[in-house]
Amino acid sequence: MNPDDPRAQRTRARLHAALLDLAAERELGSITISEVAKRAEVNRATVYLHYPDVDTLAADALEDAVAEVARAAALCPLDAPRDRAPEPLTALFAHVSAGAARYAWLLGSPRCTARLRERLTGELSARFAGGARPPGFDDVPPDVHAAYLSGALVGVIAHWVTGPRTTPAAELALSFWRLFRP
Amino acid sequence: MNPDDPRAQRTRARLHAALLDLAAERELGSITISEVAKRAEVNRATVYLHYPDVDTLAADALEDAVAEVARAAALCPLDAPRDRAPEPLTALFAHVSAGAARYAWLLGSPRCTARLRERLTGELSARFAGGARPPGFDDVPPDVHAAYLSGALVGVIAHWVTGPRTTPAAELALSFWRLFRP
DNA sequence: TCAATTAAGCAACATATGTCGTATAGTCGT
DNA sequence: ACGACTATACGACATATGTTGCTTAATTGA
Repeated sequence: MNPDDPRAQRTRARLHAALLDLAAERELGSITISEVAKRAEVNRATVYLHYPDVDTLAADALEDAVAEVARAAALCPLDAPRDRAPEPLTALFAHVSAGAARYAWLLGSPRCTARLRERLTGELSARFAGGARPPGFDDVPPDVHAAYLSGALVGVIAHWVTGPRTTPAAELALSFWRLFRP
Repeated sequence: MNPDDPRAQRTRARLHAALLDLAAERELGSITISEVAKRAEVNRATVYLHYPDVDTLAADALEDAVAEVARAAALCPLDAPRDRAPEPLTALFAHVSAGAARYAWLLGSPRCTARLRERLTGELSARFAGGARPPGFDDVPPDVHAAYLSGALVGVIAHWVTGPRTTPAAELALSFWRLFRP
């Protein structure tokens, strides 16, 4: 299967649209491959040529959202003062907060959060390997550091979106930043 | 369904044993409810009286392992020196490392890691609310702090067990501790 | 000990899953 | 424009899922 084939790209695009469409209506766990295939007007067997299961499809459909989070995280200046969260981080939490209605289920789905965490770890690893690291941790391997922070970020977001969500996004961003910058 | 009924307890115990048995042979994702039911010598329909899906069953079957991790994490003295990880933390990573063959798949399964993270967050929240908190973060809500650290721990462990696992457990524990105690 | 309660067994169902082989039709290089 | 290639459609299959109604048997309380 050549993923660059225009036919394959079209099919994937239709599957993404169908899944996001369905996810906006019901919870992710109840969405079946058959349904997605039907709504996308794609043969069910064809779906398996692209994705092994719904969650992988969902993760791919959300690639944009995931990339957005990863990008925002990677953009944060590491030397911002402790009592003032950098703008990209605040924007990230605001983004999640605002888009919660649309894809809060992303963070509620274990598989999607796992995927997000992996993405973040990769992104931060690359950034850390490039030399841009929080100071004072030169005695820790970059990938462990990246895994640590990715886990922490995803953990805080997941805890927040699955909870009552009383804390305002900006406040949560500040708390996270304070934990990040002791 | 009364979970305290001795018949129910027996059934659950058999399901747990069967699942752990199967998980030791193959990866979790490929294990079906039908199989578990057959090996446990329990009617398939009965399984649904106890668990909605395999992952929930797995999470319950692993309650002991999860509790062990949560307990170890909660036991760590928070004032240990930065260049020497506390014994419970080292033991925890060694435990995971040693038991990897048996239930490394726990950390490879998104749903199980999510469950583990939730457990840890709860455990740490309770502990932090009780006053025992890492110093210097009084301006951060305890539950956010707990979510942050739980995510970080699970993130590092998941990154480690799903990777080549070259770093020795003790070294990883030290790295984690250094990140924890700046 | 006996009767009420209820977990588990059992059979059957509609639907979903994953995987075939084959046919159709869209894509690309010449 | 034509032929090789291949993604998709289609139908069919064995199996898995989730649920239901009914029966059997274990537990509990009087």
